[in-house]
Amino acid sequence: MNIRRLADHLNISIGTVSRALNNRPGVHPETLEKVLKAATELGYVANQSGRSLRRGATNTIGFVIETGHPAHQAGDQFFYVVLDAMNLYLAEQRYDLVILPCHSADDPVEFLSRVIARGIVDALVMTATRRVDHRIAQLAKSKLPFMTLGRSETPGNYSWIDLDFEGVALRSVQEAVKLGHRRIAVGLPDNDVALGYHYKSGYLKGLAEAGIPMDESLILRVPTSEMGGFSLGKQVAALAERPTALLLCSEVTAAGVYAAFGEMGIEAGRDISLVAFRENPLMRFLNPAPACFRLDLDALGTRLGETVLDLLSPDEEISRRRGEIVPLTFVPGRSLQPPHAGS
Amino acid sequence: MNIRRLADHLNISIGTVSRALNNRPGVHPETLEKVLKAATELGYVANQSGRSLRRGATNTIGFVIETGHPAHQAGDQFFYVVLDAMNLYLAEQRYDLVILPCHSADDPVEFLSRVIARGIVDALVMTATRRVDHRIAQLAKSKLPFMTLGRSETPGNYSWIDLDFEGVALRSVQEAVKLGHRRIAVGLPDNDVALGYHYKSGYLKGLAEAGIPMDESLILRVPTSEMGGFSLGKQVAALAERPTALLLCSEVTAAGVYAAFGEMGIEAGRDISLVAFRENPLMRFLNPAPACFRLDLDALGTRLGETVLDLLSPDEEISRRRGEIVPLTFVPGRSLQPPHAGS
DNA sequence: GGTCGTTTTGTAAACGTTTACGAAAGTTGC
DNA sequence: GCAACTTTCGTAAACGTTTACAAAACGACC
Repeated sequence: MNIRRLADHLNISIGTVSRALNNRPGVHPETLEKVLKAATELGYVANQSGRSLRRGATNTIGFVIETGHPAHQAGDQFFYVVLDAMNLYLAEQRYDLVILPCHSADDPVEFLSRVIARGIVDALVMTATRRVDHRIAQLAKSKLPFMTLGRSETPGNYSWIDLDFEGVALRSVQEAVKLGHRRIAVGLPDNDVALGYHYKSGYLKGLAEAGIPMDESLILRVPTSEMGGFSLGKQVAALAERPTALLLCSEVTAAGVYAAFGEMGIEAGRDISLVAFRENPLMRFLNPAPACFRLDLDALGTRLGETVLDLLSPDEEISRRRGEIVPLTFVPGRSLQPPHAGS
Repeated sequence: MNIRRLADHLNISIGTVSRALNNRPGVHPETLEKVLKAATELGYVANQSGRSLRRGATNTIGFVIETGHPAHQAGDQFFYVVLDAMNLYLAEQRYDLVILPCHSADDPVEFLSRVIARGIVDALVMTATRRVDHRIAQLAKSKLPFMTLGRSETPGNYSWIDLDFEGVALRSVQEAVKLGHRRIAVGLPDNDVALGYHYKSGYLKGLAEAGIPMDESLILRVPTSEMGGFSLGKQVAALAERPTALLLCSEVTAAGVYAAFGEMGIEAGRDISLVAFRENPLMRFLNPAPACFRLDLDALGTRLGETVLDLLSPDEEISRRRGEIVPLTFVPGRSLQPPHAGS
């Protein structure tokens, strides 16, 4: 079923049918209705290839994930919820969302070259940005509009949205200091993911505020995974002069830290205080409940949709590239308590 | 950069350029090389819309997920690993993989109508199949080849791959019985997901084998989530005549069960034995380690890729629809022990 | 060198849309 | 009833490919 068959069936020219289907002005209300009715009756939907070939646009937004190097958020439903909200918004604006998985054996830059050249999307959302990100450099050279979820220091004409890692770290330090902690350790990712830098910066700012000198031995780097968290827990407990608090920049490591603590008979809060990153459903099952930060995933998803479509606006003012930092709210938990005699 | 520009640049006709790029026979080796060289130099990649319009095929496989009702496996890296392996295989066969998220507010059947009619993929992989699945009925009416990850009772001309839920349940019962358990509870999903039926069937088979009469009160239905598992744990502990073992058809509920047990001072293995479903990295952090089943996610992903491409083969024998059940291997764990005095 | 067969290349149509343009039909005002 | 608009519609070109077909180039053979 193509547009010609539909037109013949109606004894109407193919041009008017197209106009009717696309809400173009200047088509008689009566014929408009006839066309729309016939289209749904015959189950006609415009062929995407034909349409995008002519239009030069696909009405599709691509969301790039790397299945080989899962983003730090992948541990739970993060993406499911965010993608759902984003998809919802895009659908309202008559855009489609597709997720483009770049597999582990593929070069991300080459992968993007293909995506760009083949023209399967009108704009891209990139995730798991690095501080120095070749993919961004690559996209910046192309004409394809894109945005990132996560900042990067690689320059380029793009919008971005990022969580307020710096603010979270700062607040974490402040909360710990408020309770009397002075010896505060931090677990950072061991790769170039941008969030690590921002988290560290907030951490340092917090220390400075409180007049606490930085101790390099309290800054630990581990993979962002349960295993990494496990290792982190062990390392922290083994430190010569054990810290009284530990801050985490990722929630997936929290489970590992708890497991390590459990093995060693260390109780979070009582022996070492803990502040995790993002609140998630799994945390309901960690005991004692970790102090953490709440993020509105729905709002984030919608915002991603809005931002990426803004890129495509013909209005210069709207399509101007911009950055946005999403705040998180502190959620107290029993894992954060005053440093006791125990430590 | 389109094929015409490339052809002009080479002073060659557009036809030969196309033939060269597509490895069609009858192009002089020398010009073949020239074309390929110029293509990479100028960064030419065929426009997907033009190509699929002409060819009637897109060389793309769609993987459908429902972000609103996440599949039971979504709790961990299941999809990441499976998709990665599948994508890798497809890439080797020069196919692209895109993930098509159907959002919560959308009707899955309408969603599929659009996907089908717009012709953006050559074949589909469906997930989270229901026992009675309207989507399958919908696809069966269309000409679009598809397969499912998970069986369904809805008929249609499609291939499927499913985990051996029945075998896992049977084996779980057998292992429990071997240790002396007679009062064995089971936690099933509370919706129409097909796996629930197969798991239950294996469970019943196991009971029959051991000559244990079925007790309806031991068959519990909860949502497939951490919360569901939590509720399950509470329910099981509160049963009048408490079971000595509990079997789970999903790993995400396991965490919840452990949490519930923890709150009540019940220790898995000592007080109530537990057999979880699929082994996953998170289980490393449950204590005592749950007995569970190992699945080769990589192999599964590759198999998905092979199966979906087989659908497209011109060879009748290869493209014949088929079903396949993937076995899992038992992994002992301290959560499964003989029923003690404690119970 | 002409004929024939083979290899290589060029030409043009086709895929399904959208849209610029002009033609037709309808409306208004005199 | 005709001119001057306005509204509505039909025609055809264009988007970037692939491919059937015909044309050209090439080699071999007599």
